[in-house]
Parts: sequence; structure tokens; C-alpha cells
Amino acid sequence: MKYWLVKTEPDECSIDTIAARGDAGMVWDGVRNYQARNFLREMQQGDQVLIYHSSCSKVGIVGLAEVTETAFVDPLQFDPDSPYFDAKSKPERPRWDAIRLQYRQTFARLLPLAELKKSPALAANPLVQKGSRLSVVPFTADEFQAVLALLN
DNA sequence: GCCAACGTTGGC
DNA sequence: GCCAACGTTGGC
Repeated sequence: MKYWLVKTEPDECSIDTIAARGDAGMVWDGVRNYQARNFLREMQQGDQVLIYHSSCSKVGIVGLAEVTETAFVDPLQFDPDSPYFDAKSKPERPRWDAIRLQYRQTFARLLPLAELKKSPALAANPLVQKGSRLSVVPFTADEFQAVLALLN
């Protein structure tokens, strides 16, 4: 089992939005960065995914989800009306993938980015590195445990 | 709203 | 293949 973190803008899709989906889960689409897409493709069923709120007043880790469906073709890339439309992507050779996540829990508190940056155990993680814009971030088992420890 | 950092595009 | 210009991300 692997560990990940995904960024989401709470105005668009918050941890509550994911929770409201229940067993149906949430299709995680709209990723339009090759490095992030490659990480999506590495995800396996049952992988644990930290949910991170970005581009808002309180940025940080808010909860946990689980991968319930591995990478499939993101249909939005072929939808001209979608903001995620990609004119250069062809059905016979799709560029972008999506996955499905299911809600697991909301943490007792939001773990702010500032606190993550102070943790020596997380210093090597891309999330806390200056200028990092990766929206799908791999976590080692140790880094994942460090996050849980900070929450206690 | 500002701006640093980054990825992508496209001319050459 | 280089690299300048541009658009986007995302914290603050």
C-alpha cells in the first residue's frame, strides 16, 4: 500500500464534498500536469490519500480518503464545454487520467502548512519545498506516520 | 492582489 | 534543441 496527498480548492471540492459522496466516492479528474498524472497512474486500490485544502485562507491537511478505482481515461479532456478540455488530446490516444476516491475521515483539526514545514520528518517531501506546484504528491510510509503523529 | 516559481509553447 | 515569452499555481 502506498500513500499520497492531493490538493483541492475547498471552494470547488472540500473534504465535506468528498464525505457527502459516501460509498459512491468521488471521481478525481481535471489533473493537467504530467508529473501529477504519472502519480495518479501509480495509485493502487486501497492506497491512502491525504486531502489538502489549497488556495484558501486556511491551507493544510484536513482528512483522509482511499483509492477505490485506479486510473481510467478522464472524460473531461474531450468535453469542449469543460474547463479541463484539451484540444490536443485524442480519444485514440488520451493524455489524461482520473481516479476514484472514497472518504475515510475528517481529522480532528486542520494541520496547517506552516506546521508541516516545521517537521523534520517531512523536510524531503515535495509539498513543503519552495515553489512546488505538484497537485498529487507521494508520501512515504514514514512521512504519512509523521502527519498522523502531528495530529495527536 | 502580489509575485515567485514553475511548466508549456512556439519561433528559430 | 534552445530559450524567451507567456500562462498558471499557490502561499502570503
